[in-house]
Amino acid sequence: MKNHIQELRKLYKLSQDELAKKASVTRQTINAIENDKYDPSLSLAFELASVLQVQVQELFEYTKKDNHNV
Amino acid sequence: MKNHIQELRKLYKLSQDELAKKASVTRQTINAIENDKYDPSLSLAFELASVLQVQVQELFEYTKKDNHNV
DNA sequence: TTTTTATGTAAAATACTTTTTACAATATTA
DNA sequence: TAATATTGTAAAAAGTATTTTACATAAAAA
Repeated sequence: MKNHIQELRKLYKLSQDELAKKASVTRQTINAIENDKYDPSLSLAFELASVLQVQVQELFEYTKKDNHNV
Repeated sequence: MKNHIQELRKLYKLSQDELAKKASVTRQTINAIENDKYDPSLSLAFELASVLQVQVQELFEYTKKDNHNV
């Protein structure tokens, strides 16, 4: 899963901490997601998309897991 | 978070187990999500949207978190 | 009616997400 | 340069998602 959070955050000239506060999480959470430590929960993904004024699928790019059984 | 999984699953005449297999999860996971026991992870949300041929934000309706303890 | 399929549910285990606290390194500003 | 703001990181704890196994019930099909 790739995301465009840092890119959009910088577009709005927000620090990780400012974005975190707008999304009601800690700056460590934003930092971890920007640095691909883990993916956000679905509701945080929606919240971030809302704050950054994009659709969820514009903020995140899903790269399919290889389904060797389908 | 509301979702339209059951509605779309039935449209395609899939059982929970069939949808589960297409999304590479167990039928208990599909059942729990349909019955609002918890929300899927972001990547499962994308996978389900892909299988059900809709955009993530069409499959899920984000209702701002109710912070029951704030 | 009997068999099979589909759904609901539950507990334990494992994995993942988020918070809290804390320290270090970098970048920016005074 | 010195002070401040920003970012990276880490460990422990708490919360959430998913699997596995298992049983019960309901619905559909034979």
